[in-house]
Amino acid sequence: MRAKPEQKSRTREAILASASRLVRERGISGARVADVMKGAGLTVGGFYAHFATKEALVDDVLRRTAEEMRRRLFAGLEDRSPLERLERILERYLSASHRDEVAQGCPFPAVVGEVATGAGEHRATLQEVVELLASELGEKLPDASPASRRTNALAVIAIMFGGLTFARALRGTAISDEILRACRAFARRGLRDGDVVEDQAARSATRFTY
Amino acid sequence: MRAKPEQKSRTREAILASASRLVRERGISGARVADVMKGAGLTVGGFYAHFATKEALVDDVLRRTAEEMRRRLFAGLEDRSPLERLERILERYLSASHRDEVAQGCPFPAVVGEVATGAGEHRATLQEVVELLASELGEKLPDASPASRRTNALAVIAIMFGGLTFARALRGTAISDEILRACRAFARRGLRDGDVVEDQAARSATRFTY
DNA sequence: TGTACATCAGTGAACGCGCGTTCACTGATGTAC
DNA sequence: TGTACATCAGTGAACGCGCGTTCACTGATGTAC
Repeated sequence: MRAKPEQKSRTREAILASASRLVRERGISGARVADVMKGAGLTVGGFYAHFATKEALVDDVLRRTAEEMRRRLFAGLEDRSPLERLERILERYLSASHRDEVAQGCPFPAVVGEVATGAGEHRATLQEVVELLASELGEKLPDASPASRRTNALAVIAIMFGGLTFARALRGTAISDEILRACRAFARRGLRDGDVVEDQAARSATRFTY
Repeated sequence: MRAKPEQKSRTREAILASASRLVRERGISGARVADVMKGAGLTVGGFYAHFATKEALVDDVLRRTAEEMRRRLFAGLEDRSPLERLERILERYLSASHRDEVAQGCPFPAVVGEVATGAGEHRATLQEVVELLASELGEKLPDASPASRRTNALAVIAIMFGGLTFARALRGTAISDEILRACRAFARRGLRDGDVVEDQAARSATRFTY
């Protein structure tokens, strides 16, 4: 059956939506091509009419889910003060609902570890979406200088990701809620107190060792 | 060939050492049983004389590598002030050498994401080692109250893990070093400024949504 | 001390299963006349 | 307008491969007499 052009792009959308759900729920290797297609109401073989490889699909999923996250995270914060904006972002990202609604949330917890241990397949795409998030988040921060905003944005991304990933890994245990709360409080405090002071390693270019 | 008892325990050690390396380098699913045995100078079939399943091996690896990390992270800090101790720990964990020497480093970047997306296989063991790390790290913090020390310890664990995992996933790119530096500075500042103030979500039990 | 037998750590092939990808085929839609 | 042919999205079985685990076997060591 040869479908109409607009039907084909609708099918592609359905595959991407199904994959976006599964990648976030089960990780890259856990999101099987056959399951992705089943989730879109199709069978395996048809996949390759829409994507060259699973790798290409995952790159698209990463860009799309990261953009969706940015939109949700930053929605409706226009007329707030920088500090209020930051508090809302932390509350949203480090919320119990975000921990529990995995399929619609941030893709990083399911993806960053696999990129770190993998052969570098999605590194470029991950870098791309991290840069976008860092610059959009940086714009919302209260710091004076752009350099300080970028530095703080990167640190806030790290603590948000770290807190959510641990909270998800330990879901169902008491410590899971504790971690979310601790990260919210810590990040909020860190940003309230003004610009970053670079540490000794940054100042002197000393290389510390583990 | 039936080996002497002490030979058997030496073989078990070799398997664990090989697995500890591979799990940290390639993640849980990336550490194949055949490769683990090869790394110990053995062949696949012999594995089951030492471990019931791969899952049991990974649980042992988690406990062992987490303990090794605690020892390295806290070594030689006895006669330092709490603030100095914390700075050393951050410098060690969030160092370029720790990012690059994956096989001897923290197991979390390779493991926490897989536990989060998995069916809960290693959740209990992960919780166990996180609790141990949180309580040992908490003892080293400058805060006045035990509750505040625990809260800060959990947040510091999250930012260290988040920063290192991103730095590893993005290794080779400029942003990787930036992330390590940003997390060091942010965490150091957050702890210098005294006890945590619980945020509104904690005070009022309001549930924020993503 | 020497001999026969039992034990069991380790070998390597095979099993069962699941994965990403390929491929011959189908049939609805588009195009040419 | 109607008819014949071409296209190609989607099907579902098959391919090739890699994984965790099993199993018959080996041979060095331990035990019994």
